[in-house]
Amino acid sequence: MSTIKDVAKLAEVSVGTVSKVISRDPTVKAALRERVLAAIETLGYRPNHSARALRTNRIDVIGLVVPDITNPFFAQLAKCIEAEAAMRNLTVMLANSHDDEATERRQLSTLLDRAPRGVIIVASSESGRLEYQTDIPIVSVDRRFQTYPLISTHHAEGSAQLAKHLIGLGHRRIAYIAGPQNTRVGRARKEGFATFFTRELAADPNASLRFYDGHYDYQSGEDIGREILAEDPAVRPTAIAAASDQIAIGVMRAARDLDISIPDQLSVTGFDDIDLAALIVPRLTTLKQPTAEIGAAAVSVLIAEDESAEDIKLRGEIVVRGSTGPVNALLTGKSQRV
Amino acid sequence: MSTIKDVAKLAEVSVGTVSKVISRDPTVKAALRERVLAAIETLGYRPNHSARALRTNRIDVIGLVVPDITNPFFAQLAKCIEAEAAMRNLTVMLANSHDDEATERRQLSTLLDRAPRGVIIVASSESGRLEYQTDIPIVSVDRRFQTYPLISTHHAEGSAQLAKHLIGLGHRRIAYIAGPQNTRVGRARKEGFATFFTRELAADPNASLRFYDGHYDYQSGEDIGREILAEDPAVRPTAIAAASDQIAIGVMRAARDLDISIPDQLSVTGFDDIDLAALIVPRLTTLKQPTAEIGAAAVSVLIAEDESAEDIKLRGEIVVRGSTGPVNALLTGKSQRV
DNA sequence: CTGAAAGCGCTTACAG
DNA sequence: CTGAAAGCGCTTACAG
Repeated sequence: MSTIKDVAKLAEVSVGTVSKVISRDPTVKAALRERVLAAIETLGYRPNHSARALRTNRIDVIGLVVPDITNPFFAQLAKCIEAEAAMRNLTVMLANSHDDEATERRQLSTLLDRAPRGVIIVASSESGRLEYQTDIPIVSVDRRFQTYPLISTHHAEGSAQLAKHLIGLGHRRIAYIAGPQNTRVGRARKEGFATFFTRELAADPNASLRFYDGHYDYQSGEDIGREILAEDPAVRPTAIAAASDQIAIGVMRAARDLDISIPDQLSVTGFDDIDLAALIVPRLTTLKQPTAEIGAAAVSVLIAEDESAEDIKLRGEIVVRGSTGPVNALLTGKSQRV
Repeated sequence: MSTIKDVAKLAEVSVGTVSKVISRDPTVKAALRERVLAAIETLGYRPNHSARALRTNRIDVIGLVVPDITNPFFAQLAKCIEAEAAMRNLTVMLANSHDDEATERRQLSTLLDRAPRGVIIVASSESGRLEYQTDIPIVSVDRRFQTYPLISTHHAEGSAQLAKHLIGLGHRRIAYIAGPQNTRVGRARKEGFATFFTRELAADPNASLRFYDGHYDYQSGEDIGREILAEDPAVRPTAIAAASDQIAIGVMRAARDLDISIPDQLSVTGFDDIDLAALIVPRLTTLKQPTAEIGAAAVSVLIAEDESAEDIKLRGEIVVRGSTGPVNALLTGKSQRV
C-alpha cells in the first residue's frame, strides 16, 4: 500500500502539497496538481483514514442507533440515512439497542468513542442517558433522546388528516384505538385525532368519539376490535381509527371473523403505511410517514452542526385505499346531516 | 479528553505500561496494574481508536454490504451480525448496494479503505468485482461474491423437506413455482425439490411434478397461481410449492379469488418464513431460513481469518402451519395408494 | 518486569 | 505558492 510519501516522491513535491491536492486546496497551482494527480493514479494511492482521523480527530462516519433494525420503519429510515450519508462520503455505523436502555447507553458510548461526525438515535425510552459529556452532534429521530433536537412525523397533524377523511365520509360514531399513552408518539396521535374531531363536530349531537388504549400490535387490534364489533350495529362505531397499521390489520381480522364487511359496514384506518397495508384485502387507508424526508433531515441537521438546531416535524401524507368508504345509511341510526 | 500520557503521569508509569494494561498484557505486575486502572478510572480515560488504528492498521469494525436493508431477510441478518459483532466489541458499518453492481463496488471499496476486520457481503449479482486487491477477509452470505466463501441456507435440502412434507400428506400432483433460474439460489431450491420428488416417486404412475418459472414476488404467485387453478380440479395439482413466501402468498390470493379453499382443496408451501407467513389466514407452511445461525457463522469465519475457509450450508427448519393438509380424496382422480 | 523511543500516515500552522 | 517540520495518540520491538 503506497503512502502520501510515495506520491510526493513520484510527483517530486512535498507531502504537504499532496495533502493539499487531496483536500482540494485551491492554492495549489495547476501544474503541480496535475503531477500529483498523475502520481496518485499510477500508484493507486488511497489515503489512510486512520492517520487522517488521528490528526483531525474525526472520522467520516455517522452513527445510527435504532431499537430494532428489523422493524420496517427503522429499516426504511436506515436505508434513507445510509443513502444520504453515502452522498456525502460518509459511512453509517449501525447499532441495535433492542429497546434496552443499558444496551443503548453502551452502544452510544461505543459509537461516540470513535469520534463520528454525529450520531442519529431513535431513543429506546424517554429516560435514556449519556455516559459522559460529548461535543459530537446528536439528533433524535421519531423518539426523542434526552434534550437533543427531534425530527419526526407530525403525528398530531397526520391523525387530524385521518379524522378529516373519516368525517368527510360521513362517519360520526368513531372509535380510536390508541398506542401506549406513556409515550409522546402515542399521545400525539391520539390528541391530534381527538382535537380535530371535537373541533369539527362540536355542534353535532350525533357525533361520538370513543377511545381504547392498546399497543402497536395485531393482537391489540384484534382483541379491541372484537370487543367493539360485538355491539349492536345500530349503535356501534361505523369507523375505527387505529394508532398503527398493525392495530388496524388486527381490527380487520376481527371484522372478517365476525362477517362484518369492510368498508361497507365498517371503515378502518391505520397509521404508518407499512408494506403490508397495501397487500391485505381490502387495502388499508393510512397515513404514510415521510421516512425519506426524516432521514434526509436528520443527516442535514447533523452535518450542519447547527448549534441552535430545533425540532422538525414533517408532514405525512394520507393514502386513501379500500378500507374506508362512505358511512352506510343503515348503520347511522338516523338520517345523516352532512 | 485525557490521553494515555495523562494516565501514565498520574499512575507514575510509562505510557508503554499503560498500553500493556489496556491490552491485558499479563507481564504487568499487579501493583502497577492497579495503579494504572485507578488512574484510568479517575481520569475517565477512553483510548483513542484512531491512534490505535493507525498503529495496528486495523479498526474494530465489520463491514456489511446488503442489497437492501428493508428486505426483512437482510434486516434480520444485519441484526444478528450486529449482535455477534457487539459481543466481540466490534461495530458494524452498513452499506446498501441497491442490487447495483457499480454501487456495490464503490461501497465495498469505501469499506475496505477503512481497514475493517472483515467484510460480509450479500452479493448483488454473480459477477461482482473488487476494485483492487485486499488482504482483508471477506465472506459472502446468501449470494456468493466472487470466489469468497459462502454461508447460506441449504436451499436444496430445505426444498426437499417441503417436498417430503407434501408427499407425506398424500400429494402426488404438485406444481413448483420456481424463482429466477439465472440465480444459484433459484436453481438450488428448484433442484432440491425436483430431486427429492423424483427419487421418492419414481415408481408412482400417478406422480407428476410441473414447473413454472417466476420471480420472488406476489404478482408472480398470483398470476401463475391463477393459471394453474383455472384447470379442471380433477387434473390440476393438489399442492403448489413456491420458491418464496411472497410467491406462495400470491398463490393464496389467487385461490381465494377463485373460491378454492386452502388447505381443503389446495395445499400451499413457501420458503423463507417472513413475518407475514404467520399473519395471513391460513398461516403458511414454509421453510424457516436459519438467519441467526448464518449471521453468527459469518462473523465467526471472518474473525477466525481462516485462510482455508470453506462454504457453509446451514439447515433450515420446516414450519408446518395451516396452508397444507392431507390431499382431498375427491381431487385425486383415483383412490390413493400411500 | 518496566521504560525510552521510534514510528504509523497524515494535516496544518509557519517560514520563505 | 510550496516545503520543512511538528505532532496527533497510540503500539511495539528493544534495552536494561
